[in-house]
Amino acid sequence: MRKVAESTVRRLSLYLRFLEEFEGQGIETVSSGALASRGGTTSAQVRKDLSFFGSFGKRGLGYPVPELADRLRDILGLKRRYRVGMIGAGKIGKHWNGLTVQDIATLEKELTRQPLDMAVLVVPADVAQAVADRLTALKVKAILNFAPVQLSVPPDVVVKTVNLALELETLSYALVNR
Amino acid sequence: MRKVAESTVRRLSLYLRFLEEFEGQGIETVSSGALASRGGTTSAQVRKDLSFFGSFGKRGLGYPVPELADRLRDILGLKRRYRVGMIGAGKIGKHWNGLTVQDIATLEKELTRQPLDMAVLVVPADVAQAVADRLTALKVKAILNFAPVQLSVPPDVVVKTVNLALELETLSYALVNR
DNA sequence: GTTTGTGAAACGATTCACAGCT
DNA sequence: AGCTGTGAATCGTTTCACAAAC
Repeated sequence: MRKVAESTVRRLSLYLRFLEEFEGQGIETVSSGALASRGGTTSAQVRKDLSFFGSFGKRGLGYPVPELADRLRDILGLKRRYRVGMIGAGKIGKHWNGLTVQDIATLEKELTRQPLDMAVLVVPADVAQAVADRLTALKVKAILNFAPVQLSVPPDVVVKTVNLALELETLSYALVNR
Repeated sequence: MRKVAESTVRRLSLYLRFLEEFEGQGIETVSSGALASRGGTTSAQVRKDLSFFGSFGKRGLGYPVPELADRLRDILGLKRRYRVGMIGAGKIGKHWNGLTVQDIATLEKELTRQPLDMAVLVVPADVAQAVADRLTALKVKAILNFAPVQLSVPPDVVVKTVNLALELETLSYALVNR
């Protein structure tokens, strides 16, 4: 498949959210314009985004809501289940949603028993790389990183960093620059 | 000032982080190349980013670390202090960093007594818009929104939305598309 | 010799505009 | 008549490349 821009993938995820809402309301078809207004973009953008993956709509009519939602789930890889673990949040022993927070010392034991596909990393910056190394050694293939550092990982591992300080600083910039 | 791209502002924030590290190590000058390698970008990108705001470097030498850091703090609006509140996280009455979590019912009372410049919104999606309305009525000028909804706010208020489900879905996409 | 600052070139993403279906 | 799908045009961002400064 031709390379699809990250911004396109992010919008697909938004479209899916809206389609699921429409699905819940029993709406059967939706136009690119309706999807666009819901997501703060344009109808041309919606059509272009979808056209990267095929043509799902009917001219004169729009897109069939359940089918398009299903295709988007497929494209985004949401048909399969992921084993996701969160590392670094909570106090050891605390219970949460039927899960118990384990000591990081048991990481290798736990992940060997029950491997993870993805990890959400919420550890302090100074240990983030070390923990990431342990995770990738344990075959974790995706990391959502909240530590304010650039992680270096093997090429087959995908990392997305969310840096809260940075987000606040862009707000600060926006405030001082009208 | 000419319009500066959001991506540029985000990188400035990263550069500042690195400069502060260099500052701590007593390093006095840094080249665009050194800043670039630290932040996963290119030297030309660093120079272009900085050139939007002036020329801070010395040819043949690089950039003076403390001066550039100071200028970046200035550009990003970090010389002033912001009153920042977090709405929706924690259990009422809990103490955290010397603060006590208050009932949302007291929002108007608290923010009238002690106004906020920014709010971090961590409330469920279905009440996010209503809380945002209350915040903007209370003169909050920037919102970092973690609810998976597009907030609509007055034109003088700046909103940045961080959508964790969406970030996980882009990881999912990356995993299934090698 | 090294490194900045910056126009120009290349690249990438968005918007336009319209032919083609329904 | 309405709306999609898509090349072409536009717009914005990144990279190149080099003259100027040290």
